[in-house]
Amino acid sequence: MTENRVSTGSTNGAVRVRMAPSPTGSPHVGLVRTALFNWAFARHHGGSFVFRIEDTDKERSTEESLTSIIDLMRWLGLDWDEGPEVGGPHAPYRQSERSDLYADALEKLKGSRFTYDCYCTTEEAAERRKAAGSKVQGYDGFCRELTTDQVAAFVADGRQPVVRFRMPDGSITWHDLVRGEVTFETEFVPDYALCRANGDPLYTLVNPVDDALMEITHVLRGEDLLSSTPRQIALYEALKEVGIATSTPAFGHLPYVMGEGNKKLSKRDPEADALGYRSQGFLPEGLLNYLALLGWAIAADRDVFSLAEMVEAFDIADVNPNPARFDAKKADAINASHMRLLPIEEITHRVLPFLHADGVLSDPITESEAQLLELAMPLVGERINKLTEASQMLGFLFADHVTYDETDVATVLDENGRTVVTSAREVLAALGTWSTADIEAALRAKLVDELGIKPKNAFGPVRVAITGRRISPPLFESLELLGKDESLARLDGIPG
RNA sequence: GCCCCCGUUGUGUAGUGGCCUAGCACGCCGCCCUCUCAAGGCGGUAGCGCGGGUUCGAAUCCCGUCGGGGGUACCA
Repeated sequence: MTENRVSTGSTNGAVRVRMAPSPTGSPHVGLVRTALFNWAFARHHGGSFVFRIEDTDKERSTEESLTSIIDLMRWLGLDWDEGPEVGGPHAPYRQSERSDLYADALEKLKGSRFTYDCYCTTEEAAERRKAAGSKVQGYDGFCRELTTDQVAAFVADGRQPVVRFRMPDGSITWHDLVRGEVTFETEFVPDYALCRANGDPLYTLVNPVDDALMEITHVLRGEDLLSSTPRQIALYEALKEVGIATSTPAFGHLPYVMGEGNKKLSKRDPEADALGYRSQGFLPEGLLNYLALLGWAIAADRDVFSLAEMVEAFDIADVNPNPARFDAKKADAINASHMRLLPIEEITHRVLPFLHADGVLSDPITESEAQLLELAMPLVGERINKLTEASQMLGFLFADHVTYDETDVATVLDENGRTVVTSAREVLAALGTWSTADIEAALRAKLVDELGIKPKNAFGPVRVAITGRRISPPLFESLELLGKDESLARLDGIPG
């Protein structure tokens, strides 16, 4: 038995990695994580990040999906050096536009000793597999050594062959960038089809051919492709001989992102939809930071970092091979940390689209709204963990009418609460200067000191009357921003 | 069935033979601060799947075992 100890990955020359999504459906967080690690690897090594579209499946691929993936990547800030919208020396970057390249590769391979024509139908092959028992997996090599007579008979029968790759004997070992040495005995890696009987190339051919043509040096992908690696490595030997590849890339198989239980995060899981994070009000840097934590750590005692810091520190060899469970709470917490890292002007800037979408602000924003927003944001900046939370916090300041939370009104504005509001109204109406400090002093003197009400019970009813909710920005500041007239009007107009 | 991968508190990780009576973060629980909610501060909870070795010494090395996952297509 021979051993093919393949030395993969070019040791000199620039690093070239790629992401190769299939534009089917809404992008998955797993795609984002894979993209991130590839991107970070490329940037760390000063290499190139290639974006290729694997849209050979015409049935399932959609333009809409592709657009959403591109938008997502732009939002995340993961830029690519070659690919859609930017072009590059290996264009086109859509597999659907590269058919002639695959036809050429197939033709060259057909003429080599690495493949053979296989006339078996899928059913015949499956039947023999079943009859042979459990030891045999995949295709059994039936057509490996067909005589000319047998071939003639199949052809006379009207059969169209598929081109099948002939796996070499022995074993294939490679150094996986995240898992270390991995070995497969090729007796367990069956010969496989490179194209359909109608000539359409399959993923098995197209993916390695594109990687070869695009001179990809490191293939970092999901661990679901681990077991197809030996046959790709074998294919590379053939591609080199027929002049399509110059070297075999290095491989690294990233762990899965898991959902509840021990299952891969499926498309049905709400956490799986990458686009959801944007609409939920996540910061791209927060999402990326969290995703990076799934299998990688920047340091033993730190888990909040910037993309730039990740690029600086990223080493694929440090990636942990075991599958990671997605934890929405931790994702929220990491995002929240990034929110607090942003200056208030930046949070304001990012929150704007959400305030427009929720109808809190006019679009475009008016002069007076802008002024009020600038004064109000410092009150809410530290209180929100996602961009979407700003609307609820700020809504009462910009609206003509308060939107009351029914539950809060019912529990806080009871008889006692109404009495408190009336007292508050009195003392505020008499106030000379309308400032946070004066408002607080007046309210405390009357409600807490004079009437002996606990601060919590004194200010709660006023808060609900003013903001409509029990949860709001600080009360006294809010009153100042709202203005005396509007504040008094709200204290007068409590519901019920 | 067969092949391959994986196995540190509830979750993500640090740990590559002694610095580990296992560190950090999230979560959870409690306390402090406090006009609500956050934030912040302090404290607590809980882990090396199991069994054998090797060694003066093992989460770290070896063997076995169990558990989980993936693959086993003219899908990608």
